[in-house]
Amino acid sequence: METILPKFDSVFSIDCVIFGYDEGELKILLIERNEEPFKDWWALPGYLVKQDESIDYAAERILYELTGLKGIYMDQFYTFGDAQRHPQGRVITVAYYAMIRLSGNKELKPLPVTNYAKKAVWIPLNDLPKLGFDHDKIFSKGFEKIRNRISYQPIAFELLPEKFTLTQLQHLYEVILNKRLDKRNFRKKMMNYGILKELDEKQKGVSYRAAKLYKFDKRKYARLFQKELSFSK
Amino acid sequence: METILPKFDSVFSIDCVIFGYDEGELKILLIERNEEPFKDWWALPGYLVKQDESIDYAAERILYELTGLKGIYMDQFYTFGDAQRHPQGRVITVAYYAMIRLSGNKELKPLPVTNYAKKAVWIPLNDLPKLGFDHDKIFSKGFEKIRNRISYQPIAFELLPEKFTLTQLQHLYEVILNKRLDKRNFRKKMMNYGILKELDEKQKGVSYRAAKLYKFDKRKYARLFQKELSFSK
DNA sequence: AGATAACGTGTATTTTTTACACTAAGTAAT
DNA sequence: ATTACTTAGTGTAAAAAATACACGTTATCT
Repeated sequence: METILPKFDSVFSIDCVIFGYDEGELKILLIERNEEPFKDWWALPGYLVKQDESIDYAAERILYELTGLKGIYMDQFYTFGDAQRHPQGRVITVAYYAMIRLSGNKELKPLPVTNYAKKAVWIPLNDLPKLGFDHDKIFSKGFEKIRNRISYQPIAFELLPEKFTLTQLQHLYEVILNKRLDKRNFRKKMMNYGILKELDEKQKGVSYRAAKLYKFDKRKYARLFQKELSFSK
Repeated sequence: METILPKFDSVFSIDCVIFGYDEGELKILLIERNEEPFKDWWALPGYLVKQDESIDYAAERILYELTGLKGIYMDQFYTFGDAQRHPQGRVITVAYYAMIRLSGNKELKPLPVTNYAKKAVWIPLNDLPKLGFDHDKIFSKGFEKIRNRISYQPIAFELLPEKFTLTQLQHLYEVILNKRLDKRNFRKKMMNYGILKELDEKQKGVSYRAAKLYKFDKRKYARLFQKELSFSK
């Protein structure tokens, strides 16, 4: 070996944009920082990558350490590398996102495992506070990506309980796409994909006519996974 | 400031997947390396990011230094961060891509400005050699992204001469999408977008009936830029 | 004059998307 | 029991987009 890598004071970090869907409401997982810079600020869960771990692995570890959430499958979506984005030095951050279902899942009570974060909390998108670093920008880009993705991959199903009504499914799409969809057209389209199994069961505990419950058909779902699902209205 | 960033021996790099379209043929810009590791191997143009430059800026600089190409607008598409991807240490690389037009453009004769590369060459996709590092993987991902993108953004126009025939335009789509398209349907669709200006001029120097030339209408083009263009067959 | 090679064009069919409104079923209150 | 309320569930017609498909035309070359 002739040349050797130069030693720069550069570090990589990971930031995670984790969307949670909670009975009709879209939330995001934030931490309250316990370290400078931006101590006491809200921020995306994120931390530095270690020397010897892949970034995919680091993403999982970091999310776990800051929020206690384990085994969340995340996708990388963009890398932020402005020279000045971190006040203490050069930090390039690779951003990941995921969407998960919150309702009825007690394991998703977030709790930091390190003391880099004081706490981790699900915050409704409407109440989004100002975030430290360039995390506002990272969040926006992540949201844009997820909105895009829901149109061609049926990620929506991961966000609903195992049994759900068509109206619940539609609301989820509406929240993410941020527009109203036509009920009849939505149902027609969904039923056409053939990935829904109608159950012999109805919604419980509602104070109006109960709707039929559906599951999705995992086999057919997988087959469709690469195909586009699109909604224009 | 309480905490200070740890000093890791970590470096960032940029790798560029530059597609060139040359009269019906798709090529990629490679360098022959003049440095260890992978000295004398073919590789994507790529190098280390400096301490104080944004990654977007670094991408431009690095492409210039290794190939002499200037002012190429590139998009970031993925970051590769396996711990072992560089034999000499931890290097995370951010990959960028661009597509450019080669024909009749003498400025695009690539020539390295540094001596990290022995030479830079446009290589037809069909003759792609084995590349150093994980560049085969980076190339594949870049190609996948560009194929995807041509379906919803009219990047194609940047790859043709100012005046072009509809058949040339169609061939370009066919090369990138790697499938045949129907001539009449293709034309109908393209004309429908209303971004083509028919010229009062014909192709020259062909040994068969000359086709009409078109320009594209930049105003309308820009307006359409966000909208989807899709081709199924 | 004839061969050749790509140009240029239209229609019918199918599929997909969109717009749109009322009755049915169950719950809650009286 | 009646009534009021709320969401469930359903179909059709029209428009737009996608697809399949074939042949006469025009220029060049020999």
